[in-house]
Amino acid sequence: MSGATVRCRFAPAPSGSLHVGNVRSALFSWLFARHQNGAFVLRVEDTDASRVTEEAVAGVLEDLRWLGIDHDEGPDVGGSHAPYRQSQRLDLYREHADRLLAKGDAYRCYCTAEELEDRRKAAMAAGEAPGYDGHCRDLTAETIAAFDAEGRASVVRFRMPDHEWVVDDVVKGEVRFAAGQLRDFVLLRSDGSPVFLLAVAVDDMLMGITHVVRGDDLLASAPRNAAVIQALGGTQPRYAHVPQVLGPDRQPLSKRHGSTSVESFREQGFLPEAIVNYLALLGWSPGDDREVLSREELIEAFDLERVSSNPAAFDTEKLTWLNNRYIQSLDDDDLAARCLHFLTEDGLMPDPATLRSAMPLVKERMKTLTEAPVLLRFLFTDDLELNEKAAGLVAKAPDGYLARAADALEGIDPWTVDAIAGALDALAVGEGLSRTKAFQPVRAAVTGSNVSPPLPESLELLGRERTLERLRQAVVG
RNA sequence: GCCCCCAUCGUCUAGCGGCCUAGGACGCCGCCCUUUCAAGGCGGAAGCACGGGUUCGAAUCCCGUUGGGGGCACCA
Repeated sequence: MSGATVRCRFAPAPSGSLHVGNVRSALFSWLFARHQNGAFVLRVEDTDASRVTEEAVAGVLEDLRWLGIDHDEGPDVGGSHAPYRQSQRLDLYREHADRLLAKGDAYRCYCTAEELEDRRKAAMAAGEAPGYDGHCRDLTAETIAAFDAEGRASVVRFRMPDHEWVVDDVVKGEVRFAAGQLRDFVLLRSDGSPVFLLAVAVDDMLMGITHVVRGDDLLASAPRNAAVIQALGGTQPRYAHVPQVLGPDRQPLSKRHGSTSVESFREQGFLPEAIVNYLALLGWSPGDDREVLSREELIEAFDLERVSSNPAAFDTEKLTWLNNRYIQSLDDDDLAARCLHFLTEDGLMPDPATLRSAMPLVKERMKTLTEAPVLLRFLFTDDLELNEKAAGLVAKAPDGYLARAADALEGIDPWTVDAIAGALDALAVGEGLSRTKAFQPVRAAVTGSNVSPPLPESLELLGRERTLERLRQAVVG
């Protein structure tokens, strides 16, 4: 890459927590910027100020921070093109609309909502396109004066040049929009507030954005953005429209697919590393067979040209698989720190040393962090309730078996995994039981569950006293 | 209605005219390992939407059909 530095942006409408489809767009934009050693700008699209709360903005910032998608410029860190919130740039939009008006690239439209609606319906009925018909494009000075005199409200409309537009999209290729296909659109509403099409064009131009990476639902607005920038004498960015992320039903991902927000995945115990890796693979591949790629490897390998142009369905199963892979790869301290939140959430107060020692036992068994409390509960509370299968195992154990197990374990001197395993094996042989038959009742009585980490290791961590107590308690109970 | 985008196993994808009897991954099935559950190892089933061209040769190029999605707002 030579010449101008690449500048990419992510411009979310603050919604509390981002949904994974938006994150995927942000990720591609960010990966491209980082790969090119360019800048990544965060811009908040909050022109619809009524719906936007500070919390929603904070939520977006937090999601990105958690995912590790960092920005060089933005509302929280400032930058040379501040401000980064559209609600603070309203004067800029009006100013540029005025310039367009003055140059004749925009005009005042006095059509009322009812008039527009009527003509739209008429056009539809006549089998024509329903867009704006250019009614006010060339009003005479007299008509304008008359409208103004009667105090009629007006919007500012962009005069879309009447020729074919070609968007040379990085992922879609050359997309052509025939002359007449793109109608004159509103820049400023009658109350003077800017419409998205104007704000985005002005911001991308003023902020020196070189590559606009966004969802392909915005493909048709690219020529409009480009036309405004051209009329304003600015440099057009390169566009890259990435396909929508679909739900399992092949419909674009939306609220009705349930929990699709970053926040909810976080609460479900997914790691940011796994989410980033998974999303990167959704619609892009490095071109070889690699599936597990670190952040650095993604940046190194990423290329917008390789982004697939067909929409991809979100598959939680594969995300889950990746999540387990990442859990396995974390070191014990790191993993313990991440599990802590889920344990305390569950009312447990783990001892740090024990928690850390338990990590090797559970890391390949956890698909998500929410499984930490179910796997480790027996270590951090004595208030155990046997689950149904465990109760059955205890009940079906031979007469006096658990008591004999307690006796066998009682005399072990160094209370170590090997010694415990040896004692349990000897017990099994003495009872004439298979290991499975011999271990399961003990597991059930001690962990409260028919499923647990390996038994000797679990008992070692639990300690002799608590182990014996549970075995004897189970006999009585 | 008009315009645009898209089309390889169930899912994510590799493939950019011959290397393809279509490769990998998740999931699924079987076997192995095994104290439960996982993890791991090995093996298996499973796909080029359809129809025309172009070409010596097509998953790859062109056209059409079908199917899906998006747009045509004083929403973003």
